[in-house]
Amino acid sequence: MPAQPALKPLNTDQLKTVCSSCSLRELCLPMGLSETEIERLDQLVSTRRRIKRGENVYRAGDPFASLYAIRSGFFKSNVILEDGRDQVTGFHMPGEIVGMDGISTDRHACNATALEDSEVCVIPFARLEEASRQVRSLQRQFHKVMSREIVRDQGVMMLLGTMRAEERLAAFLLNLSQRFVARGYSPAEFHLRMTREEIGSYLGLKLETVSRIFSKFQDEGLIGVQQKHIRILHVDGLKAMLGHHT
Amino acid sequence: MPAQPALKPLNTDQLKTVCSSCSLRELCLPMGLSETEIERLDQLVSTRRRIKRGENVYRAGDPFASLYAIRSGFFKSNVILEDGRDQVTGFHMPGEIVGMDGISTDRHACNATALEDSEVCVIPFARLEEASRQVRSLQRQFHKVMSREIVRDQGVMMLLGTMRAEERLAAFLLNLSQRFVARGYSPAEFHLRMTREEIGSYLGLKLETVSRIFSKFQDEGLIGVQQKHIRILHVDGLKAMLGHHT
DNA sequence: GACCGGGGTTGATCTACGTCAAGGCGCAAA
DNA sequence: TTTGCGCCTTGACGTAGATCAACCCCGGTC
Repeated sequence: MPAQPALKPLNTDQLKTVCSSCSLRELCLPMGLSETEIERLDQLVSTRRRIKRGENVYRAGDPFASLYAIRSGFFKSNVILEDGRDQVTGFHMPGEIVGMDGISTDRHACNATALEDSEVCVIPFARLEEASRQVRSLQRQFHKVMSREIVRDQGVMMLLGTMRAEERLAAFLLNLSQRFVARGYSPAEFHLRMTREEIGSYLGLKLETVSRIFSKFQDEGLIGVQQKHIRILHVDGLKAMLGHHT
Repeated sequence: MPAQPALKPLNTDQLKTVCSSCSLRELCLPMGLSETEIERLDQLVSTRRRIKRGENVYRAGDPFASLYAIRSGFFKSNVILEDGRDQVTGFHMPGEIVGMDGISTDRHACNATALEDSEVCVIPFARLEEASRQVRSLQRQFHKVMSREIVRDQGVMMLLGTMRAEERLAAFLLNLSQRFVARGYSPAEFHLRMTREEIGSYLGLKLETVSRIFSKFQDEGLIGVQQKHIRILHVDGLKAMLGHHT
């Protein structure tokens, strides 16, 4: 085997996963489950997939079979509109579950695209349903995860329906900050994985507007921006923007 | 009992309900279940509540205990913002299930307000979970109902994020029309239960804009409007508006 | 039958954000 | 090092929809 590389390429690897030893278990599906209950989860969440930047976990129209727990990396949910525009409907980070849009019609309704090289745990849905018929607390937890998605979406609807551009951006940054904190990262300093255009698409704004408002926030000393690197300098200032509809 | 009225007032009545004989069962939770499975549902969906116009099934902050299937009438989901404005996040008609926002935190995240005198079937959530641990197809159906809510919300997000005022209104009317059809009503002629302001709040527009666009559609022969009575005269014309982002 | 008030319409004007356009920065390939 | 290409920034200008304001319509009440 002289000409063989030491490791074969990993793009399609099926790696062994266990929830019970996962550092994200307090955020993810295992949240609130006992040790033995988590072991039941281990039985069904048996593989993970690596997704390269730009690739999709699933695409709109794909048959639905599994949910995916993000183990590492960063994703956007998006739909390609008839006119070719890419409409972003969400951003997702480790510990979050994607794919629930597929349950209702047995086909996915959107794409889940990696914004950086990432890894997801595959949760075969039929087996999750089976397990949650047996383990009450798992059933409960899964229902909470779905409900949280509903509440989150309604929050975005309100953002889009009522807020002005600056408020949207402020809310967006604060939301990201919170989610980073929950994952043990700095609340004040982080790296945006998405472009201005993707942020704009998600927030119902144009990329120029996003850029301008970042600059404005910077001029006002609220944040520091250089390219995709963000520092939040004055959280309360950002919070104060919300709800001030002029 | 001479001075007694023949019937006591019904506002707080607990009436017996059965899914198995309900005309909405093909739209509602029983969808796709067998006769015997629906009988299992009958055991838990035992009461219904009358809700007068303007009253709430639940309010934001209320402890969560049940879901509610709309049996008759019309509802909006809404949140009262700090500044007192009433932000509408959805409209609901018979056969739809409301209250799923409460699962994630055990408290409701919004109000469900009746837009006309209505009736809902109370579905105690603990018992629904119990039954769906026993009846596989009920579990599946319930998951589909939740997923449909997620997909629906994402559709609204896209509407708010990408469409212009006329497109939003056109999409709104077509959506109502479809939902009326599914319930056996005319797709072309219906009564709006909500005010222009509520429509605007839902669509991220001001009531004047809604009013103006209704008038415009009328001038163009797309619809007939008189107050809350709507006739759709030219469905294809409305459909053609979607996706034309000039 | 007169009154009243909530909802709806319509016009005139204002403005937040979109659009168009010209550069600039940073990274990767040549 | 140069070239090219995303991605971002910034300015000048245009416009969809908000705002402000007057008025109307209709259903309920006294």
